[in-house]
Amino acid sequence: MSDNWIERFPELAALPPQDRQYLTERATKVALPTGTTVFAPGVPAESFLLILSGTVRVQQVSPGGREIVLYRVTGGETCIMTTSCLLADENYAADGVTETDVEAVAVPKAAFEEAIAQSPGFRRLVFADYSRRISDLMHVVEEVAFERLDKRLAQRLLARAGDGTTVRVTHHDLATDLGSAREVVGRLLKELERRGWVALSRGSIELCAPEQLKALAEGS
Amino acid sequence: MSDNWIERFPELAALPPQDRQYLTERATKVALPTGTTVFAPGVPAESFLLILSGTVRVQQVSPGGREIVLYRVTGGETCIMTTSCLLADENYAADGVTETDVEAVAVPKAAFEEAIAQSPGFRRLVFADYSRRISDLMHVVEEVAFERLDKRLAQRLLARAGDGTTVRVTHHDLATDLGSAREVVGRLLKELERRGWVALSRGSIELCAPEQLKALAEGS
DNA sequence: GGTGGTCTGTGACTTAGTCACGTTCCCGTG
DNA sequence: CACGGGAACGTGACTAAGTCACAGACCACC
Repeated sequence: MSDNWIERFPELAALPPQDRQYLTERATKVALPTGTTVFAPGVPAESFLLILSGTVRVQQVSPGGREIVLYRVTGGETCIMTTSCLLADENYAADGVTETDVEAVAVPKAAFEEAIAQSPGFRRLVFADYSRRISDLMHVVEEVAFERLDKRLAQRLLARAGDGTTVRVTHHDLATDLGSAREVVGRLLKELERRGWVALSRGSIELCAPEQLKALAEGS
Repeated sequence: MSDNWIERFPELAALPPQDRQYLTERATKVALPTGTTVFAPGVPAESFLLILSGTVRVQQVSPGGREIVLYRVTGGETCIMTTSCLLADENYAADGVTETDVEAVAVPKAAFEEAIAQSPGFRRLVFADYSRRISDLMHVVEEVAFERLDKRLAQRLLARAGDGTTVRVTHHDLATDLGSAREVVGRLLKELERRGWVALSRGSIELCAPEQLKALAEGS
């Protein structure tokens, strides 16, 4: 397989040539269309996954049908859930779904363990991703337990807007981002619309007063 | 240092003699009295920590002063927070406090990195603990986001009681266990008392009807 | 021009968190 | 022994968030 993908991962690009070759010879590139389930509870992973482009949403689903996004994996990162399954035979109650078309590199279990054993750079990559996910999860706990929903909603709207000014998203999707319920998000959005800070239409939200939203998002 | 502590860690006990010796020569045993702060935000760790006995509570404190327990580290486990600081220079917004007197083994950073590089068993230990903490954190998210507080309270009461029937704990401590507020916990407890399932007194709670509590804790 | 599915709106209600107190109990010190 | 301060707990009034059971509204596709 071509080895240019390895440049996306600084820790791997810095490996000695024989380690790089070891990986590229055993890895296979995979293309996952939007909406693909990458992993799910009860389905043991059989490959280590490096994401090249696109994003994978990792979320938890409650018995009652409510959902919450735990974090997103994007280009240059690895998928801890599958990693843990490989390293510790741990089975998580979360599932991963591609939010966009995703290009990834799959490393078979045996090659993964060999790389872990042989390559300090590869280990650093894996440990760094573990740490990042723990950070992400702690942040989710903090938000869910302590922050007001209107503040978190403003944060999400701004994050999803990027540098643009309109967000294409449903109330339901925002609710799962926040771990809340659709009706609640709908009501909060309508309050924001009443204040003239957003304009609502089916499937998309226009940010009319980003500065006000920013103030709300950052306020104590 | 004496190396009998290593028996508490199956992955380490299984190491070849030279690896065991490498560790025991460089590790130092430390005794931490109840209430010691093991790590805190902004204080970089300089040693890898293996807990021999006792428990360390890892918790998050909100700006508004509310707290939530993320997980507890007990005998035979390692402290991921300090590990991450060593491996990834990550700084977390959590702090660790000993809940009991704690005996631990501290491995200096250099010896830790050497052990990671050399010993597959040591790596397994570290990875397994990472996975366990991710599991713990995901469980906290699930609970906080989706479960009713009375159910979670019943779970905590039963867990703290162990096989006994009285729990020595304040409403405030229960609230930080659950990431809730003291008044709320107090009200729920009084409702349980009204039903005759618990008896309340200052600083301790008597479980009068554990079966009922169990039903509440396990109910949908 | 129906028709089924997705998306959104609404009201009534319950649960949880906040705020500002007041009360009770314990324990050491004068 | 009184008493004073701190810790633990109680309370009421209020706000925020979640739940349930609907009812429209919009879209795409036959």
